[in-house]
Amino acid sequence: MIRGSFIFLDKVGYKTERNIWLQGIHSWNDFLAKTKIDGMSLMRKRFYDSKILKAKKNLYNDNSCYFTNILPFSEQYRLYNYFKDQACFLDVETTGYYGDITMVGLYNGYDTKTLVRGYNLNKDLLLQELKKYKLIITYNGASFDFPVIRKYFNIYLRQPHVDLKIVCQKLGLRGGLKYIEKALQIKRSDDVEGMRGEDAVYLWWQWRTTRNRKYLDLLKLYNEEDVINLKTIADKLIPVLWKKIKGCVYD
DNA sequence: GCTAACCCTTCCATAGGCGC
DNA sequence: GCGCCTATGGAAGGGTTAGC
Repeated sequence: MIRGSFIFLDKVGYKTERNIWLQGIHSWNDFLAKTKIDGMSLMRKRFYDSKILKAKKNLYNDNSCYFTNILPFSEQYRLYNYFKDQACFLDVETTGYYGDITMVGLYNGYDTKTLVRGYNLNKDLLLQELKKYKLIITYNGASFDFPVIRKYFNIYLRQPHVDLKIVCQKLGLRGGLKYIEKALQIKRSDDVEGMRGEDAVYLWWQWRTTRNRKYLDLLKLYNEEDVINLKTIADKLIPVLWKKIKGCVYD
């Protein structure tokens, strides 16, 4: 996926990338093996060769951060296949819109980890956890989770970030996370079925005022299912989107 | 080598969507 | 309700190609 991408090159947009694919060039190695590419001067080709070699080197060194700034934000999903085993699915719960963070859920594809305010949620631990990963995946995280983390903890993440809302929108799936889950027939457990973000706020206040553990456990379950479902969505939709983008070559 | 035409990217402004 | 993103459309500018 990433090794068949050229959109990170200067002055290369969707049309130029498509033009490259149309010439039978589907990987960085294909590009480097060609001496001439239609629509591209030799000087430019040589310039792009050096950029591709640099990208190859960084990819093989697992330096995902190299791609954070050179790949357009909406195209960072192209890193998913390569870094999926080193990716973290993240979801933040708060006391309301841009309120205080109450919970941060993390999922690495095997285990979930929940950081809870008043227990184990602090800047150092969150940073320590996030540093383990090469790629962060959220739903609408670009507009919510990341700004909230920045505001609350002053943490600026360097890893590339895949916002699944953008992946969904590119596939014509518009709506919130719960709508997407329904569309993909992803089931939730009975205890949290039908719950929405506002309910998470309610559960937190119930827990704070009553100290009844069942409210906190339910909120944790809701958050865990959020992050686990992010992986299911990513696994289902990202290959479909890539196929769709590449498919345009054969239109 | 120069020039014009074409193509494509970038930039800007605006509107709308989504998280809790 | 806030913050950030995408989508869209138009204008401007740069790169490439083709013709002379």
